[in-house]
Amino acid sequence: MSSNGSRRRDITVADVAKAAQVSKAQAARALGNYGAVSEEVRERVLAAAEELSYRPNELARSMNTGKSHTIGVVVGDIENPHFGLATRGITDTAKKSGFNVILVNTDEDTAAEVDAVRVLLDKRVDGLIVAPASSVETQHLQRVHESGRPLVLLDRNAGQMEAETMAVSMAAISHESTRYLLQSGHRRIAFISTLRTESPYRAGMLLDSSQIAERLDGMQQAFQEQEHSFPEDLVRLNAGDAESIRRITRDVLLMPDPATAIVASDGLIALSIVEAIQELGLAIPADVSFLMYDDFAWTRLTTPPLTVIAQPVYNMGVAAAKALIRQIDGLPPLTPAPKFTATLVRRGSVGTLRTAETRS
Amino acid sequence: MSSNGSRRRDITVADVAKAAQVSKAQAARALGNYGAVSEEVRERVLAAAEELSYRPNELARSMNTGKSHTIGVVVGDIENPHFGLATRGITDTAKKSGFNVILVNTDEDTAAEVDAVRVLLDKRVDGLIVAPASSVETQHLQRVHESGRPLVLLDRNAGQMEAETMAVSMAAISHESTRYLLQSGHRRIAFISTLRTESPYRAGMLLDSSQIAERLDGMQQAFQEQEHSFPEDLVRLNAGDAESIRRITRDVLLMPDPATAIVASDGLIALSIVEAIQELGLAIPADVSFLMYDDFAWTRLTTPPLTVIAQPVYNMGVAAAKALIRQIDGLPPLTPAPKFTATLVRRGSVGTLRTAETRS
DNA sequence: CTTACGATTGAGACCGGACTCACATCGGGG
DNA sequence: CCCCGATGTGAGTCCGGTCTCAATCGTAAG
Repeated sequence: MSSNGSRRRDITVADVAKAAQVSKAQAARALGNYGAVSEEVRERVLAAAEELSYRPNELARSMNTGKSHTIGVVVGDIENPHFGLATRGITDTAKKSGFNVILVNTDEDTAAEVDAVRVLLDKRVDGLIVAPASSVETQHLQRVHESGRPLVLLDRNAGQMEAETMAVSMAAISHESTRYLLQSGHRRIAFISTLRTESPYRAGMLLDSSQIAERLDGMQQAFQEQEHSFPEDLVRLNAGDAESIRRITRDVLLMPDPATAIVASDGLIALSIVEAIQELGLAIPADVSFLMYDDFAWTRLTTPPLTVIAQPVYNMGVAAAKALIRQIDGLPPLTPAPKFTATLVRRGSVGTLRTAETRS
Repeated sequence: MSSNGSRRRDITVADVAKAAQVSKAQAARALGNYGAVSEEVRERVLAAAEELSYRPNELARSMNTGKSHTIGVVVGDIENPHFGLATRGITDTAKKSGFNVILVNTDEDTAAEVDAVRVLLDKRVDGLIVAPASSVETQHLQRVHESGRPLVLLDRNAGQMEAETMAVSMAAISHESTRYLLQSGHRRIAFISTLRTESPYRAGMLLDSSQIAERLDGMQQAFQEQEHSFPEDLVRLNAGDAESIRRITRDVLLMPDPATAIVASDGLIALSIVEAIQELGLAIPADVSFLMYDDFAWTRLTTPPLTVIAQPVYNMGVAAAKALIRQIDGLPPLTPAPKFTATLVRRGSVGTLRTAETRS
């Protein structure tokens, strides 16, 4: 009945107006639900629209309202469940307020991020949520923020930018968990991360990631408080693919004065590390203790279940979206700003080290 | 220097034209790289654009080119790594061809899916990739396809639609893995899925999901070939949240004639099932055998490592995006259509059942 | 019976680009 | 020296909506 007219062009207000025998302006008013329209005309227009199965062109609408009802989300890697969950929080919240989400993956590459931000701006998104690949190269984000376009940072902060940021403070939890490891007798604690740097880690070097920097600060502080020297040589960055992670793991476990505990920087890297440990025939926690960031469901299934640092990732996504939408609506930021804290979930992968050198 | 003029309105071609002292048309030609423009004018315009830091309004551009360089992706749940990976495949591929991705989550709800498709169409996406929540209620997708808008189905097919579909054929792998379980002595094989149905499972009922239907067909066929009767009572659908999954797991394992093997329909559900098994104090595979769909990295870390059915999810995402882009470019579909096959990865979670009733 | 004011309505401008068309301009061939 | 096609250029239209503005209509007040 009504599904004819599948010619070429889409149906426009003008078509509906003609069918309803009113002016384009009246039809637009009736359809867009603004201005004054008599009941009779409204009904006639709506009926015609229905008959022609008219659908408004949101692009055209955005053109002169200036609002696209779309927000851009830029993350390093959606494949990582950490971001998967955060993205879920964002999309759920955005949808509730009538916003759509354009998702861009940067592979943690700043150049890609710069590009992504530009493209999204060109598409006139109403605002941006970015998990910055770098906490140092942030001029592009700075520009966005200064231009007044709504922007919320997620998961990591960027240099000295005053943009709203939804991230957990890593220093405290890192400090807490390191102290826990120290109290369990560990001194040789390795920290393995995918963070790309130009040179191997040395104390005090400027790190691209505020997250990692905070974590290392927290570790160092804990070591210092307990008057132990921080094992700089066990901080391993640039852990890329699974193979390089395995190599690094073997390295820190087989070196002369090996690590007795390993901290994995995220859930993805953790998989390869645990696998490498198993391949070496070592037992957790008897031979090596293990601690990881991110509390994924599978960490409860291993034997023993893994001790993790849980982060409220979904909630951060929700908060980021909410904050962004407030900005878009011209509302002031929520005060006080929401705080997110990570918690140490002690399961079974951290063991007590009796003497300094237990393993033969 | 150049970053002044952060007033209100964005810079447009008209502004650039004025600055370069040429007509709007010439400026547009120089910037859009079309038509004939003298070298001198081109340089003048480009310089002015740079100076004003002009950025084209993609919305306006889309308006009269009809192309938005954006594709819509509709999935049930991005939080599920299965879709996370597929999405990654899609975005990676889309980006290479200059397309952006608008991602919508439906929570496997058809109404939400209908809505998502409508919204994306209103936004004039160039094409759609949909993982249909239902293989039965597909009129909305049918309409999209008939309207000629590029559409590719992912992961599941939808009724009798002739739209291009990138999915693994489930019947074969289900048949193969069921035969494997049967050969290992299992007769009481449970199949647990989140698929929502109005009534409990009974043989031959019409299922909303082609995927699940195929899997059950494969199982039944295997049972039939070996002349064993298919344990209908162990097909459990409507497994919703973690708690209900646990309940179902306990149920099939504690009933009078309990299941000796459980097949989990996806990686998310698998987590809760394994957890429930562990809570019951049962060992895999000594007490219960376990098999799951989706080969996630963590399945290698459990003790024992889990036997899984691996699906080429990333590649399906890539293929879906490629196929969609071909459609958008007006090219015919690749022939032969890419085939995706799942493989049974035998690790350690399926054991041999000596006698019919080993457990006391 | 005239006037005023609010509700309706249509014409047309406008958003920011792409693109059509008519009008130069210029150089080479006849 | 004139004609013709190729190249440059500007004016103006169009895409599909929103929105301003002036005109029209109805009717209650004076």
